[in-house]
Amino acid sequence: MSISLEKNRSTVNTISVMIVEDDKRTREMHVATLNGVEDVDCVGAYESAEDAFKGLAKDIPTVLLMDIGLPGMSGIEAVRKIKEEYPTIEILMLTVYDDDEKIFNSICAGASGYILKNAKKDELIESIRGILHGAPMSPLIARRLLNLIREKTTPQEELLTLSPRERKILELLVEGLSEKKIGEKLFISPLTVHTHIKNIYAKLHVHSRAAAISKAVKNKLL
Amino acid sequence: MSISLEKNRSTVNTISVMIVEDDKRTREMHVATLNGVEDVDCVGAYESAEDAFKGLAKDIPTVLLMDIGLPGMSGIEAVRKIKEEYPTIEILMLTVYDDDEKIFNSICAGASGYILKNAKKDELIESIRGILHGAPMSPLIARRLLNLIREKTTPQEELLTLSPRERKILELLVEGLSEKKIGEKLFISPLTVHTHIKNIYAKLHVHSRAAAISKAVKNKLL
DNA sequence: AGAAAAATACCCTAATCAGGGTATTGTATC
DNA sequence: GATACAATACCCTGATTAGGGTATTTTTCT
Repeated sequence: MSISLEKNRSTVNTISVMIVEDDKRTREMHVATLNGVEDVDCVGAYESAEDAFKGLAKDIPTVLLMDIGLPGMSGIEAVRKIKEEYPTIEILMLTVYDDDEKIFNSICAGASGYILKNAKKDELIESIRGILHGAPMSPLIARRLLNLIREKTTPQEELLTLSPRERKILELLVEGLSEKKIGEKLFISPLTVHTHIKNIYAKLHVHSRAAAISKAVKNKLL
Repeated sequence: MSISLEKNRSTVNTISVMIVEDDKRTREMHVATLNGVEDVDCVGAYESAEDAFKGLAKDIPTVLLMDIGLPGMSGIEAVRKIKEEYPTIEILMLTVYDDDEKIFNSICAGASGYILKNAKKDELIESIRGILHGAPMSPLIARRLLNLIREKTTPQEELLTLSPRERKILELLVEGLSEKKIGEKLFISPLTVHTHIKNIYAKLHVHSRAAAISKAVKNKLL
């Protein structure tokens, strides 16, 4: 009976975890932490994304702990590839730096959660359990993510100094129209369009259509 | 002694809350809930954003509960204006619908958190306390937000058909570099760059740099 | 080893753009 | 009624781009 119970624990209710982390000490510490928990099973510990791919061919874990700053293929790149091939794996990013930009990019790449490397044992285990129950990040990180989204979607000053006509023309530039087409669309001379565009460049401090468009799209998104 | 303790509670540690919600029943229910908690003080309950602005001229609450679907000025619009004038107020959005797009837009407008209208009493109180301690949303909503970000930033099919070199060149186009500059940067002939760009246009089904850039930026942001 | 994909390089021409001007008209705002 | 700004229109020139080719080398995958 006790055997069947034991078997149950390790096959049915066990969370299998794989870790990818280049720093040996950190890696081994986490492996020890994981194996110290009854219903968690560490099925692999690798020092690079490349090695992890080999490991994934054998074992597909429930949760993958991924260092964000790996040598060779970066953790973010790795997430993208792993999620493509094994979309069901929940990926939890590990990092020493709490770099907002990296949090954001990891999430875009497909990471489900995020935890600081210096997290305590309990926090690590709780994050792993949390990710499986829809709680993908610590409250603090959630707050930072909100701020980041807000920044990324707030138009900048520069765009606000444009006159209504200039904004309209910039909008059409973004759609990919030529000066001639814009003139036709707005019933004005292409030469006038040209003048407006020159003024737009001056206000946005750019010297090419390309730069103007990417600035416009990046700064108001949506 | 007990008096000074009481005073402490209601002036130093009290969380002042204002609510803006057009549905009378819901509004009064929440007011009752709030006033049922010792260290929470409801300083105003309004049925429209316009009324709330008048209220804000008198009392500035710590936390503002804002219905997302108000008649007149929408909750999202209201958040934008309120945050502009009173940036320290923490705003918690209330809604019956769990509309991903609205969550996202509220956050962009400046909301710090989000709670469903049918939340239980305890959940409401916990969300209010949570927002003040950096926990801006329920785990479930955090998860949905992640998915939403991912969707919004996932490149489309077309961008994925580009070769690595083509992607790199597109990236430099987005930065506003000319063909010549790109050639210099990548140590290849500008003629080669030209060839790559032609291939990029073909794959993206566009016929101008402008269209390519706006497609690139819109489809992967960043 | 051989096929396929990617990256490289070049030629050509018409079209478009960038940036430097100047100038007129209407509409606010003070 | 003066000043400021937005919108309109034009001239000019050199630089850049778009789109049509062809062709070789390198990488990658089988």
